[in-house]
Amino acid sequence: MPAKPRKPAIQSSPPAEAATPVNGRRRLMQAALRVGAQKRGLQALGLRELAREAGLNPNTFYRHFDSLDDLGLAIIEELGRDLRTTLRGIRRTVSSVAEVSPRTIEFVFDYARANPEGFIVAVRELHGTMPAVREALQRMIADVAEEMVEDVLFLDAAPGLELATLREISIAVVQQVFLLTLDYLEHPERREQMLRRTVRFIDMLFAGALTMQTLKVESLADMLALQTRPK
Amino acid sequence: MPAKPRKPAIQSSPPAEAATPVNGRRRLMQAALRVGAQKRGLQALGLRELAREAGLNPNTFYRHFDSLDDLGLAIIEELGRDLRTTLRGIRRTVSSVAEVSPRTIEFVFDYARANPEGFIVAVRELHGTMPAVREALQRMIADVAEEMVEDVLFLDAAPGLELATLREISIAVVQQVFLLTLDYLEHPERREQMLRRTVRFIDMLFAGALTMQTLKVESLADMLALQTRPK
DNA sequence: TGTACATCAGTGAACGCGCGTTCACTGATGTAC
DNA sequence: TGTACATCAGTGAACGCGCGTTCACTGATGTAC
Repeated sequence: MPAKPRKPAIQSSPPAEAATPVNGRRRLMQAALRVGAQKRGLQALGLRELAREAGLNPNTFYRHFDSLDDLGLAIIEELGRDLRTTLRGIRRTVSSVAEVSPRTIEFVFDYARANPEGFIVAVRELHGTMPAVREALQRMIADVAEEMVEDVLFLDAAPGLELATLREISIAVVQQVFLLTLDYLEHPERREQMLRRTVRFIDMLFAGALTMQTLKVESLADMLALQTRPK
Repeated sequence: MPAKPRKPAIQSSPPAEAATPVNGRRRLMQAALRVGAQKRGLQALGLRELAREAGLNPNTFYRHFDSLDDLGLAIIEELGRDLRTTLRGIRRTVSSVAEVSPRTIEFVFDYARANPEGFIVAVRELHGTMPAVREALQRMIADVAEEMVEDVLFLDAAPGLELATLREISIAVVQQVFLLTLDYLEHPERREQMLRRTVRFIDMLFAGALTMQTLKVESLADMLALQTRPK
């Protein structure tokens, strides 16, 4: 007898059992977020594990994604889109100079608290092994930083600071805050302290940039030299 | 006939074929570093893949490690030990205030260039999924930061700066530099620029901390208020 | 110096399992005429 | 308003493969007396 021609028997599927057809794509992405945040990280996910978690047949995956990399990228892109949309909605509610950096930080922290799984996964993937995902995240950070630049300019919160310097600082700040998010989520008892320290950290950066620019020095050593013998 | 009692036939092993018995443990760790840096990251390694890469029988793994987590931790601990040993050897070669932050940075960058695989893996794992590994890395960062604190104090590079503030800044700096290492390794053409920017970034932090302390202000807003109407 | 024994890093074969992927199929929804 | 057809998200069964792990074994090295 030759190889049997894999003709499956008649299938009597249950009559519309799962009342919610919601959209398998969504469910797969949510499952990936759940598993990715609590265990493995995006890159080490299993397709069958995901389907199990989402309550779907393993191969339904292929209806929506080409590969696990594809899914990973989709998740990060959605996260970036959501974050920027929310950010745009909140912006320009800052009204005073004193508020600008606390607000930027609080915004990111609050958003992280509202979407912890997304953030945990995103922070991990920033230094992860999927190049496309890393690029998407770096773009996201750059975008948020650019909005921070605009806010600072709008409020004249760092008067006279060179645009290039402002840009550099903003990227460093947004990235730092983004990474701190992980600790923030993991240690609720330290949240208040973290917020205070981070605000101070950012203020120091701006204060230093402004001071160095005002004194026309290029380094800390120059600045100190200037102070001990003020010419 | 009952289940056959798995008695393997006589094995005639080749006569001392692999001239180098070097130490399987080492070879496994090196293989893990290689694979972990170039592909998957520590946590997603396969035991068989590792053995293949190391040129060993799969189950030799169990002679040296209990689990893949165990191996991961061993790698990170070794890396930390090496880094600190090297650091201790180089320290106090800084002789002037102007050099202190460039030296700290250059040291880490150079070490990364000498041991790229270790660094790539370590940076990834700082936000990875293995708690014990993350803790080991955080300890390593804290230790390097503490040495930076001592250098700064020894050279009086930030005169009068409160110890607590100095500590905070040092940890932030070491962590930032540690993470930048990845970009540094990945983009050789940007190395010079990265070095300059990072030095400037650190100088700004110190300059800001000192300025705010001198002016006795707690925030950037207070500092700016002081300047526009200097009392 | 010899000899007996223990320890240790390594091996090859085999196990059962879960994985990614493909196939042929179903039933619901949209679309053309 | 009907009817025919195409598209699409989903299913169950099956494939072959690589994985982690265990077993019984080997040969070299160290150790006691």
